[in-house]
Amino acid sequence: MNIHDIAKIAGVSKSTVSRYLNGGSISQRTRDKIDKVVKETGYAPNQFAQSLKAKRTQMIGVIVPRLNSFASNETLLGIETYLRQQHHQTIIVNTDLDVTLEINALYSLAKNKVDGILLFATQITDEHLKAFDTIATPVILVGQSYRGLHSIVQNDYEAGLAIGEYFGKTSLSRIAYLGVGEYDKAVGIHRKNGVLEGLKHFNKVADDYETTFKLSDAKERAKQLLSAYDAVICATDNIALGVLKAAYDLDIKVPEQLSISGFGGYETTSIVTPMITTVAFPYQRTGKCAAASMLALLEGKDIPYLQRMDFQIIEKESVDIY
Amino acid sequence: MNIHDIAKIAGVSKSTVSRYLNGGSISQRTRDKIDKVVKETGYAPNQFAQSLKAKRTQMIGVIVPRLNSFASNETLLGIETYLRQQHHQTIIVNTDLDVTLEINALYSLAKNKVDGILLFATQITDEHLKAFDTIATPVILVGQSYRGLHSIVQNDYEAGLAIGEYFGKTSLSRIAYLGVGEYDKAVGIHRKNGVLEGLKHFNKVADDYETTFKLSDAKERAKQLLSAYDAVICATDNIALGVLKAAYDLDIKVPEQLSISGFGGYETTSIVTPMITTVAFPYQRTGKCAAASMLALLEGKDIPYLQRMDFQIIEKESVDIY
DNA sequence: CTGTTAGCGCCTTCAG
DNA sequence: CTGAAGGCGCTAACAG
Repeated sequence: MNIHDIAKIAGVSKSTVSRYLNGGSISQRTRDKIDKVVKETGYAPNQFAQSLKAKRTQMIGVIVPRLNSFASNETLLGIETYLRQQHHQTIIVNTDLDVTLEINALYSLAKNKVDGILLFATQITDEHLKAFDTIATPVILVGQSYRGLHSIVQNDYEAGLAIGEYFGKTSLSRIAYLGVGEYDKAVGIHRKNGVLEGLKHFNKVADDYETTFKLSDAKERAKQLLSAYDAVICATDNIALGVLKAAYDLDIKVPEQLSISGFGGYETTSIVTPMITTVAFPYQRTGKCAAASMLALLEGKDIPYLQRMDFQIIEKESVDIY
Repeated sequence: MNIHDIAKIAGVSKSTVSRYLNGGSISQRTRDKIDKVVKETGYAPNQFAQSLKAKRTQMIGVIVPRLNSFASNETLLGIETYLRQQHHQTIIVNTDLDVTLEINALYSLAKNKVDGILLFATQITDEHLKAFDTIATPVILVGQSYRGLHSIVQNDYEAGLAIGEYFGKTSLSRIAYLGVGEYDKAVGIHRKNGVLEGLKHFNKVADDYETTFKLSDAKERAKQLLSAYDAVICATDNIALGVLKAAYDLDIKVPEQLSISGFGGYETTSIVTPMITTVAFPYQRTGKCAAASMLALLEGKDIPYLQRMDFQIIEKESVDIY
């Protein structure tokens, strides 16, 4: 069942049907005729034939480093929801934190002629830049920023600052910061700098330790140093949960003997008892914003190169996000 | 840069290049020539032009009811990983638990000419059956089974049985089962029946209550009935977490005064303290199995109509999944 | 407002 | 083994 068949049945020409499909000017009578035939046959135009001409596929590619992280999934939810409403398809590619796969995904999505690519970046290498250059597909970075590329990021520095000041105001003085490597600019640098600066406003300092994004790594790292502190500020909620488990294993009471905080606003931090203070990032809205920015870009509109989302401190015991 | 350009540069005809691309018989010399040009230009054939003829798109559609559930995400991870390895793209459509959107998604993916559809079903209505019939695209059900349709499910009944017997063996006697509606056959019926049967083997019974999949609903429901029981078997881990929070609010000690169990093997249940006994379903493997079954189906291979995954009981405090 | 006519980029007979 | 020619389903001028 193709445009030709419909045209024949309706007694008009292919191009008239095409116009019908694409909102060209058509008399009410022929419109009704075609309408009827389309309804009866359940005809739907072949997307590939359409794409072949139109060069627009209504597909947006999304490259995510992992598919089992709260942040990714929530952001993805925001993206998919918005795109679906705007009649676009979401193609996802998971890279399992493998940079090579990430580069491949860029080329492969471009070859699939997606209209645009949303890249949940961790770091931007020369290979990335080369890929952006080679493929003619517009790319928007999510979660990291890079000069000259469209980026949507969490307000890591300000969020860090807020948490830093939050702890600054308390009477706690032996403070550790448990962060991640600086290869991740957003989390490893901006977030940390914010925290340290915030503490500084209250004439406090934190000892600076490093771990990975994995809960188990954080837990092991924490075990070595927990006894020396009465507060641990963690770079992510996941790390904070690792610290919490470590405290539990070492029989250190939270929050009586140790205060813990994270970043992210993961569901879990509100479930664990005691609750952990955290900064909630608006991941779903971030996703929506990214998707909307992409569609705007594709329509030739100007969008700012850097967009920062807002955030919110969730103090322990003060809210239940359900 | 299209097949014509390549042909011109290589000094051969379009059809020769086409054969080169599709493994037709070609002399070594011309193959080398074309090879060189393709490498130099970075030419990649237009997928849409290909699909227009070939009718195979190397794309698999996945319809999920939610994008913020551990089970969905893990299964999705399994699917995406496998498909990527097999050089297929994953298109996801989230339906937000809306049946109408689910039906739409079926038609829309078919129109997008995906090679196959993996449907995370909750219920199968007449509209579903009609859609399956109308679209010529193969569909595999994930998580629910339906007579005459290819399905991959968790072994809900046996898992329920195992948990039932697990509690049967204990000295606990005042037992509640907190489940979901029977519209969900897998969880609402099979899982429950298993539990009740397992308890029966030890001459025990459970009072049967109903809630939704939402943690907050479960929490509220639990508050009303917790005081009367010393064990609550929950249909999902999410529900179990709701019950745990309710117990916390009511100052009921877990596990001293109340035992709680769930189904799913969510990360969270191993983080909360005390840990909750749960049945771990192999979601990632389920996803991989679903994807592999689909590709097998598309190659014309025979696959069983019903495939059941295995499961594993995780007793509280006995493991740390990290 | 409508029909005719070229392609879009690729694949696939069919000759040579 | 290779080239020419037609067509996949649709869109976009260009005439009427």
